[in-house]
This record gives sequence, C-alpha cells and structure tokens, in this order.
Amino acid sequence: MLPTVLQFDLPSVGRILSALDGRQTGGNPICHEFMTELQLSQRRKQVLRIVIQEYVENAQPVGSQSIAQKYDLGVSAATIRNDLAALEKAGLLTHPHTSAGRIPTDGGYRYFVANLMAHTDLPSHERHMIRHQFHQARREIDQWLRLSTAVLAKASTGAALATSPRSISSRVKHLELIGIQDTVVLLVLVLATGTLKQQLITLEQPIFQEELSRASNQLNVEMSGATAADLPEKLEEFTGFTREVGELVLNTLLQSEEQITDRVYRHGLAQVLAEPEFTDGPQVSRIVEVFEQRTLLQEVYDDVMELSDVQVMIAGEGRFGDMQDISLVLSRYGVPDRVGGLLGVVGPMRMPYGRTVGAVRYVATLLNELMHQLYGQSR
Amino acid sequence: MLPTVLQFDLPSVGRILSALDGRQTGGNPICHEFMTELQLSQRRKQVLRIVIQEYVENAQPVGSQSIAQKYDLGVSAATIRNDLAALEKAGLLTHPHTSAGRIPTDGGYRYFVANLMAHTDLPSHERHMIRHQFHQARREIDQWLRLSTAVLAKASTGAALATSPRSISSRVKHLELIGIQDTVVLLVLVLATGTLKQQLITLEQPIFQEELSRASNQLNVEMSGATAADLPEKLEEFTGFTREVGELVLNTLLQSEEQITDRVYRHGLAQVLAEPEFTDGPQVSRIVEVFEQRTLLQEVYDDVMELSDVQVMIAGEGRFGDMQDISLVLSRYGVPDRVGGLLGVVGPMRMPYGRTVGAVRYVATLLNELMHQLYGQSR
DNA sequence: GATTGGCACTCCCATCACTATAGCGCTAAA
DNA sequence: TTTAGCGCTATAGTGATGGGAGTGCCAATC
Repeated sequence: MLPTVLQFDLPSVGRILSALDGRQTGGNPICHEFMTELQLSQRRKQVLRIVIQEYVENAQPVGSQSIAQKYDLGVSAATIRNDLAALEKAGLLTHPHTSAGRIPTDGGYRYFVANLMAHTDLPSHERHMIRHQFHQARREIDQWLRLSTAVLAKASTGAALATSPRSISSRVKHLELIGIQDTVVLLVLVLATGTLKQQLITLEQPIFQEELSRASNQLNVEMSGATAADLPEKLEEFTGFTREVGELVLNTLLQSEEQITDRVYRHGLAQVLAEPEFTDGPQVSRIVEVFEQRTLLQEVYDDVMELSDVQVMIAGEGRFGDMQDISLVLSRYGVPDRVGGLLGVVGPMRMPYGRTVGAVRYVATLLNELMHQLYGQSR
Repeated sequence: MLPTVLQFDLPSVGRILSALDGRQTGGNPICHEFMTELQLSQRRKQVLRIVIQEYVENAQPVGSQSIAQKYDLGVSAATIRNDLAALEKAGLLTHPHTSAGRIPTDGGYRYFVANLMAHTDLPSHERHMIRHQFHQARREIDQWLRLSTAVLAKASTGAALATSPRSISSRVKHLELIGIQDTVVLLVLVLATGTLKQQLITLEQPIFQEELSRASNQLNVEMSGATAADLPEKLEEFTGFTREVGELVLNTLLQSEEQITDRVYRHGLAQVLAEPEFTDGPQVSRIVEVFEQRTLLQEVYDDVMELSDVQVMIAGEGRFGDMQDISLVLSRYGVPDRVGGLLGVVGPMRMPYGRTVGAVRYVATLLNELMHQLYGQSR
C-alpha cells in the first residue's frame, strides 16, 4: 500500500490529512508520512503518542514524571524531559506555562494522525449492532442518515453531522403536475437516482387537471432520461405553460447539482459541549456556530468529495479564527459518479482520532453498501 | 374581550398560560387573570413589573435602592423594600442570599405574563421586512419554515424551532410507482394538502415499468380522495402487488397523522447559549437537550395545537428536572382542520416575554396567511 | 554521545484574612 | 402607611502565603 500524502491550504481550515483508504486494505493499521519529513527516534514517537493519549483521556497537561511512572520506557524521567523538550522544539508540543506539563499542538495532532495513530476499528459486536440497526430501518435515506448521525455521535465524543445525498449529473426520470388549488400546481420531479424534488407553481389563471396531465405527459416523453445539459435544446419545442414547467425543471436540476440544497442532519451537540474545553462562553459559541452553519460544510464539501478516504481536518493557528481548537473527521459516502453526500464528526481538537476515524469509516462504508443496492446500476 | 384563564398540569412542564388571542383584538394590550386571584396593590404590581424588566435586561438581582433611584415611584426605598418583601411572601420573588437583591420566581414570571405584560408587537418596519422576506422566498413550505426559525431567532433572545406541517385527516390525491432498480420501486404519494410522502419498496422479483403503471393507475382510480378511514374497505378489491402497495399507502397515511414524522427546523442555539445563565456546564446540556430532543415537542404538541393563541410555558420547580430555568413560547400555525404545525422559541426563563410573544404571534399569523393561500379550500 | 540524578527556579492554585459594598430586616417615629 | 436609621449578612474582590508539580540546566556516569 502506498502511503498517501495530502496537503491543502484552504482559507477556512488549516490542513487536511488523508487518514487512509481503509476499504481497500481491510483492517490494516493506518500508515502515513507527515508532510515534512520529520525524523524522530522510536522513543520520541512513543513519547509523543503517550502524551497525546494521556491528554486526550484526561484533558490535563502531562509531565515527564507521570509518563516515567505510568509507562515503562526503560529510561528515567530526566530523559523523557529531554525528549519532551525536543518534541516541543519540533513544534509538536507546547506547555501552557513554564512549570506545567506538555500538551499537543495542532501540528502534534497532525503528526499523530498521519504517522502514529493506531488503526482502530469499532469492536465487532458494535459493528454488528450498527449493521443490524441499519437493516431494520426501513429503506429510506432519511432514516439512514438520521441513524448515521446518531450512531456516530454515540461512537465518538463529538457531534455528528451528515448531508442528504446530492445527485451528480441528475437525470430526469419522471415528472408529475398536480393541481392543489385553482391557481396552485405542485411539480413533482423524480430523478433517476430516486431523489424527489418538489416545487410549487402559482398561476395567473386556473388550469384544469386534464391540461396539467397533457402537459406532464408531453414533458415526460421528451425529457425522460435527460440531463441538465440536454434540456435547453429540448425546451425549444415547447411553448406556453409547458415551456415554463420545463424551465423550472431545468432550474431545479442545475440547483441540485450546485448546492447542498437539502437537509443537514445533526446529532449529539449536547455531548460535545460536555467536554471540558467548552466550559467558557466564547468557545461554546464557536463550536455551536461551526455546527449550525452550513457555510463550513459548503466550503469543505468539494475537497472531501474528491477523496474516498476519511479526512481529518485539524484547525490551524491563525487561518480561520472561529475554528480554533476544533477538528473535523469527515468522509464522503454514496455511489461514485451517481450520488454522494458527506458525513462526519465535529469535535474538540483533543479528540480520540483513532476511534472517531474508525467509526466514521464504518458508517460511511455501510452507507455505501446500502446506497449501492439502490443506485448501483440504473434501470 | 373575555380574559382567558388556562391551567394545565402536564407532567413535563409546569403550567401553560395562554398569552391571549391577538388576532381578534388587533393591537390591544394583553390582559389576563392569574390562576389564583392574587390581589396586589397597583404599586406592588408596578414594582414587580420593574423587577422583572430590570432583571430580564441585566440578569442581576435588583434591590430596593436602585428601583427607587431609577424609577420615580413617589415613595422611598424603604417602602419598596416592604413591597418586595410582600411580593416575596406571595411567592413571586426570591433572593439568592440574604443580602442580595430580588429575582423573579417562575411564579413571578407567570403572574407577569398573565397580568402585567405589555403587549409588544414587532415594530412595523420589522414586520414589513419579514413579510417581504416571506414573499420573496419561493413558495415552498421548507423555505418558509427555515425562514420562520431564522426570523424568530433574530427577533427573540432564544433558539427557534418549528415542525413541518402535519396533515389532519390526510386524503390521497395521487400516487405514482417508479422503478429505480430491478427490484427497487419508489412509491410517491401526494396528499390532498400537497404534502409529499415517499417510500422505497424492495421486491422479490423484478417488475416491469408497464406493470407498475398499470398498478398505479388502478390504485389512483380507486384511492383518489380516500382517507385512512376509507382505505381498508377499498383494499379488499386488490390482490398481490397492488394490494401490498395499497397497504403501504394506508400505513403511511396513518403514520403521518400520528407522529411528528417529519423535520424539526431549528435555528439560533448559539445565541441562547451566549446568555449568562448558560455559563456552566449542566445548564448548557439541559437546554441543548431540550432543543435537540423531539420528545418534548411530541409531549406538548397536542396541548399547543388545541389553542390558536401563543402559549407561554414556564418550567416549574420540581415537575420536570431537566426543564429548570427554561421557558417555551409556542404557537400553532396552519389551516384549522387541514394542516398544522408548531413553532416557537426555547429560551431561559429570564426572557423578554413581551417581545418574544409578539414575534411568535406575528410569524405564526404570517404562516397562517401563506398556508391558507395554498390549502384554503381543496380542489 | 546518550542518560541520569540533583537542584534551583517558576508558575499555578488553593487557602486565608481582610475590606468594601449592596442589600435586607427590624424598629421606632412621623 | 410611610419613612429614616441602624445593625446584620453574604458576596466579591484583594493581597499575602505556602505547597506542589514540572521544568531547565549542569555535572557526573555509562
């Protein structure tokens, strides 16, 4: 397996590290290189790993003595002190004040995720339980995504979110015009992927249902199977009301390809707010805003969708003020070139990355399977 | 105008006070009686009003001196001290410790909302702006509700939520069966109200589109206009696949009448968490849970839907531990006997009730209008 | 050259004592 | 019923103090 090295310079979030393509290699441990070829002795890596592990667990700076006591590294506390100093010099650790223990920097976490992180799959009984839940949910994407966020929130310490799937190059499958009121018509558009779009149309004058049916039949014959690219040409044939509807369909198609128009599923904000880093006000509003806003998702969407791996995004120092101390673990899901969405976890930088990555990857894989059954090959 | 007196004893929330039907009386001040006929002198009412007003504004206990200084009541601080003591005896105020100023109790807020609250409409330019935004949004309920929560959050200090409308006694308008994969069929159900329901069906064997069309035509002829009550009888006629689909339709109808199956729109959690009462951890998780959970909405749903007024629900003492210090201002919206949903604000007990009630009422009225245009009379 | 023990130094944090402040409750007089 | 005055009380803020955890550095050791 080739190690993948990825580095983005988004304006919004510090850097993106690929956290490996798990699906191809089965259950192998994650193995990556850090962006800068940082040479660390085996023991120093070990020390870094321990610091992160301890800090993630206890949220408290960890000192040389406690490491020496708790872990048998075969060296004394003084040696570890030297190592810590070296790791600090390398930019992987800091300490909040002179006489405090060390805590990881964002760079430290990145190095950890890229090179040190143990590959943690969810325990098999949990996996089975989750799978079972998914198969029990009726075959509705809405249900699946709700379940996904619930499962992710439970399996991680963060808050989970997911976007409803977006079609890539949508094809019209079927459309229907239904009169609701005298001058109000509902346009129902079914895409080849099974996605439904609806749009209300207000008319100047009443139209009878027969006329609506005629228009929709006509449009169905012409437009079935068409993509947004095909439509403008086909629209030439129509006039009047039929033409208007056709243009509406085109707009809807274009829009559904451009934006995350639909829902964002969210779950588990409460639990992430219980983490000790979110005890003071400003920090809280920061993460809540990240969680509530659609803009962030919009911004990282394309980058995440490009890669089939789980992506770990750790907020850098200056970059994006609001993102301080917040990390994202995201993945795409769906069927390549047909439908896709994004799901993952928002949490504090001090996050059990191994577990979280494992959980996100598993849920994404599961969704991939399920959606493949629906959208695997078109009919 | 008759004053309305309402009192519930929900297991979940303390009490519900109707905050008057504003639509019938135009811009009149709210005027109510408290549940227990508490006789208070005019000045004491005034003092209570001042305490609440000041406390809502500054989140700090207010003492006799500051009242005497800031407001010219024509009496000295000592007199006000006596009044405060009397109001405390009546259970409307407390003080956190011996030598602190007074803060309202939940009972105090209730009395205030029922008897003292000035009726605050939104300023007319805001109303116009909001109305404009609603008319600009394309005629989609999804958009409207999103906008509603955004507007409510902005106009209040709380977090806004809204449920998507639920049909009351749904009628089938139209149904469509669309093959997605060989063995996967999408059932699209349009209700008379224009609500869309979708459901995926997995088959044992492939079915051709012609057969699907035949089945859906057959079902459309029979079931168009039918309610959940009518269906069982009509289903008798069908067999096999057609029958199965029919039963699915029935289930969907029943379900849509029973539960808040659809979305809950939320907006503005960040701003309510910025309020000073939510600085400590447990408080934060309490309100976030109330906000995220569907159960609370489920519980109060029927009570709110019964009345066309805006409802103010102030958490009582023991009742529901989780609700401590949290208030709800809710209203139904929709077209009576056809479609309806719930919208409102979740916030701290220390809330500008006047403004919030005004905002909720205005948005509800606006939604009523808009939805009336769609669902006013059936076709 | 890496490792170790020792030691001085630094900074945090909990504690305590002290003061100022804002407000209350009570009482007696107007 | 209202008012003024007085003593009481709890909190918030301030400064001083000591313990503790951890570092950094140095000289000695393997």
